[in-house]
Amino acid sequence: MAKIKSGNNTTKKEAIIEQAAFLFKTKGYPAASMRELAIALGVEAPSLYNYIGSKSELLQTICFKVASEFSFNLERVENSSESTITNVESLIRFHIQTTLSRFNEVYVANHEWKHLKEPFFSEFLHFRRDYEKRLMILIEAGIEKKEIKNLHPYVTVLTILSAVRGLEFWHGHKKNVTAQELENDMVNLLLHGIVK
Amino acid sequence: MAKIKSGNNTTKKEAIIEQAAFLFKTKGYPAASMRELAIALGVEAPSLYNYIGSKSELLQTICFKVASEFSFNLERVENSSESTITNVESLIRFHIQTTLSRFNEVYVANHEWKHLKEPFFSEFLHFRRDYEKRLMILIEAGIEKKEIKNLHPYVTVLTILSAVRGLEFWHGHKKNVTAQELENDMVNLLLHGIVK
DNA sequence: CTTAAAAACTAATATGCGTTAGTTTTGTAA
DNA sequence: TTACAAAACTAACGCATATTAGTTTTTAAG
Repeated sequence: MAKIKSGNNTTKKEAIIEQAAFLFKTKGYPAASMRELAIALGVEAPSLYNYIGSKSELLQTICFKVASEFSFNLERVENSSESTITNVESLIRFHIQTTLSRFNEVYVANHEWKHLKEPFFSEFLHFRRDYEKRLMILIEAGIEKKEIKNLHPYVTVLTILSAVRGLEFWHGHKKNVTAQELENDMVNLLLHGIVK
Repeated sequence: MAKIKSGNNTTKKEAIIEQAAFLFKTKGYPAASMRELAIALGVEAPSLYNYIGSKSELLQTICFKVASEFSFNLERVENSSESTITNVESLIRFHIQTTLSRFNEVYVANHEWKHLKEPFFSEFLHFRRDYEKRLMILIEAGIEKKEIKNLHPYVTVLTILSAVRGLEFWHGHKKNVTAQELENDMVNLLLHGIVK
C-alpha cells in the first residue's frame, strides 16, 4: 500500500541506505532491526528485499563507500607537492568536513564495521591499518624535513584521527560554534597546541 | 558441574563483570549473549542469575563504575590550586592511564552506554554532559588567566576527550611505543601541537 | 554422617530476529 | 481496457535471545 519515501535521494536503494545509516548509528548494527528500518521508510520489512540483498550488505555498502572516499582524499594529499604541514592540515580539514556533512555514514564506518562479516571484516581492517600506515609515512616525512615535532609517528596519527573522530559527539551541541569555527579551532589546536 | 572461575577477582560477581566488559567491548552489548558470557566463565547461562539480576544490570554496573572514577578525579583537579595547564595535563594523564589499565571497562563506558535502559540512559547522558561542562569551566578559567589559547572551550574539551578516547585503538598496536612514551607524546601534542 | 544452603543443572517460555515464499496490489505502456 | 512488471503485502520458518521454574549436585558446617 505505502510506498518507500525516497526523500532527497534519487533511488529508493539510496533512501534505504541513508535510513539504515541513521539507524545503525543510533541503535548499533545488531540492535537495529529490519522491521524498524522498514517502518521508518513507511513499508513492511520484506518489501526491502526488493531492493537489497541482506542487512549485512547494507553495512558493507556504507562502510566501504566511506572508506573509499577517505582513501581517495589521502591519495590526493600523497601526490601533492605542498609542505607536510599544509598537507596534514588539508587532510584534517577533509576529515572534519566529511564527518560533519556525512555524519551517519561516517559514524557507522567508524564504529559498526566490527560487525562486518568475513571476508569484509578483514578487508576493512586491512584498509584501516593501511590508512594509518600511509598517514604515518606522511608524518615521518614531515619529521625528516623538520617541519613536524619528533613525537612517535603512530601517536601523532592516532591523536589526529581520534580527535576528528570525536566530532561525532559534537553533532548535538552545535549551539554556540559554527562548523567553520570548529574546524579552524581544531586545526589550530592540533597544529599548535592549547598552550598560549 | 563446573564452577565459575574467579581468576584474579575476589568475588564471582566481579569475575562476571570483568568478562562481560570484555565481551561487550568485543561484540558490542546487543550482540553479546549471556550464553557466550557463561561459556567463557565455564558455566551454563542460567547459573549466572545466581549472581546477577540481568544483562542490562551488568552494563549499568560497568558504565557507572567508570563514570564515578572519572568524576572523582575531576573533582580532585577542580580543588587543586595548581595552574590550569598543570591541572589539564594531570587530567589528560589520568585519562590515558585509566584507559590503558582498565581498557575493557572504559571502552564499554565510552561506546556501549547508549544501550543503557531508562532511567540509566538519561542519568549517564547527564553525567557526560556535566563532565564536559565542568571541563569547559576549567578551560575557560585558563583562558581568563591567559594560560590557554582562546579557542572555543567546547572545541578544546572535545578535542582532548576525543584524543584520549582514541587510545582504545592503540591497544592492539603496542609494538613500538611504551605506555610512558605514548602518554608523554600525546600530552606534548595536545599542549603544544605537532608543528615544530 | 546429616543437613541445609549455595550453586550448578535441564527444560521450557515468550519474544524477536532475518529472511523466504507466495500472493495481491499498484503503476505504466500498448 | 488489457497486460505485464514492479513493488507492495501477509504468513510463516527456523533460529537465537534473555530469562524463569523446578530440580539436582556440590559444598561446608554441626
